Amino acid sequence: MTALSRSKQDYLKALYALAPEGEAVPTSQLAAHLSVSPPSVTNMLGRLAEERLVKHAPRAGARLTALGRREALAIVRRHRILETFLVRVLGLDWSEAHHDAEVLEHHISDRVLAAIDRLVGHPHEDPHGHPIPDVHGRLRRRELVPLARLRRGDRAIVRELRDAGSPTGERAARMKHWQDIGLVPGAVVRMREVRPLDDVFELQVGTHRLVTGTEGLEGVLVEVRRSPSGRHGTRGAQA
Amino acid sequence: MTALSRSKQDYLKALYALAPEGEAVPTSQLAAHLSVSPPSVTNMLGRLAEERLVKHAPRAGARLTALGRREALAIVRRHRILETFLVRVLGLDWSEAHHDAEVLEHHISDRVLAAIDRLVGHPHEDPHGHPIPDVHGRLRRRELVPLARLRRGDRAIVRELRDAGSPTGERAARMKHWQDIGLVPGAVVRMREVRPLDDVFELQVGTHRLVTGTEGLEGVLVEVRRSPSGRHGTRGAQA
DNA sequence: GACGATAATTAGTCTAGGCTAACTCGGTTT
DNA sequence: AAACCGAGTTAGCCTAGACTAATTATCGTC
Repeated sequence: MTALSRSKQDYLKALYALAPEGEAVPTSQLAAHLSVSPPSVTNMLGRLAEERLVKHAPRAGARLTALGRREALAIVRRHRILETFLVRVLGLDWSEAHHDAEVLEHHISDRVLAAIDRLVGHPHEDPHGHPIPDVHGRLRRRELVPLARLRRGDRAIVRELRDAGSPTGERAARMKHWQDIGLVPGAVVRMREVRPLDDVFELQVGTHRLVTGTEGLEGVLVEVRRSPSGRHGTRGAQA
Repeated sequence: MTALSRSKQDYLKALYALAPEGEAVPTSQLAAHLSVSPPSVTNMLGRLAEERLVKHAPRAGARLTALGRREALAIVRRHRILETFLVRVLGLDWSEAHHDAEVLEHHISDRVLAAIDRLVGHPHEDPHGHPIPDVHGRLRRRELVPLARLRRGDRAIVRELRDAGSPTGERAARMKHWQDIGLVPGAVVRMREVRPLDDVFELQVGTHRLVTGTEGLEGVLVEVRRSPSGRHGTRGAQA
């Protein structure tokens, strides 16, 4: 039961990021996500399959086994606790913290992780609202909807700003922007206007008035507080 | 200027530990210290020599260059700051902290190190009193003498408990013992009796009375406070 | 049902960093 | 001076994990 190499951990994490529900992930997608060639992926999937961490159906992609999923969740847990620590205790800004956590998540021992977790108060969410799996790899279920799905008049609380796996420049800039205008977990927002035909949303975040398109809200998840007067219809998963 | 691999860092650190003044270290000694075969050492020394980190005179051992020494001191700095953090902030016990620092010293970024250093208050010494090099690799000089060199009646302040490079079970147990009886950096000790022929020392540490042989004091360095009444002769480096 | 495009796999290399076995050099003994 | 011994080096091999080039499956189209 030797610890997994850094590389193997990265593959498992990627697999989880690309298919949290355990769907099959194509080789090429994994290769792109990890910035590695497709043959390298095939090769590594073979080894991970031997260790029963993934199921690899040739030419039909790979999926995590229950064991692999546990490992992946353990890595996610380490990452998110570290990120929380780096931001809240050490005061790094988020994208710095993200990069450092990316490295440290592979090298931190259980006891140091436990101590850090205690230090930051056993958080259930990282600084961007991503849920932190518990020691058994359990994630608490949440009922979140994309901010862009709110309707006129709806109020909601921001719960999570997805970093979409690997935040590159583009993404980091947008997250920084959100932070600047106060669109952070816990913030209360109100949808003032929705013009579907123009793909325009006008919303209120604290004192800020924000006008965006769907794209500009990508990855912002909220918990809906039906408008007090509210009788706009039932909530459902309409496309 | 790619960062050095973990392995290379370990070789440089070992070289520094075995020859802090830059003396030549035999291949076999390095091999033993790193738990690696002699041919592996020869091989790695070749590569480090190409990078101008060491000077390797075939069959005459290796020594750090100025550049290599700088790298080694940077690693020592990381290690000691981390150890201080792990003990003082996270509350790990020393031997745990040591093991974790051994890993993390290779993976912590400058900015995280700086933040941790700030958090623990820019210490000049780690929890065992080892001096922490500054960012430029400078170590402050200290005038410490081995505790076993005190003479009857001398008082001194404990400044450093050497961990002798790689603290194995034996060593860790002794350090734990010292901690239990209050023989820690900052403690005041008084030599009550010295019986050279029996190799026996009796000393006072706080309320504890300690009786040991030379061996049992190996690696305890103190700063002498000549006994107030003191006129026992001049201090010198007598063998 | 054959044909191409595209994705995936196989085959073969490379580098880092280990290892063992065999050889060589330099100092000590006789 | 010759022989010897042990530390150090050379030679050759191994594994992890990447790569490129070449090959093969599969799927959608005609």
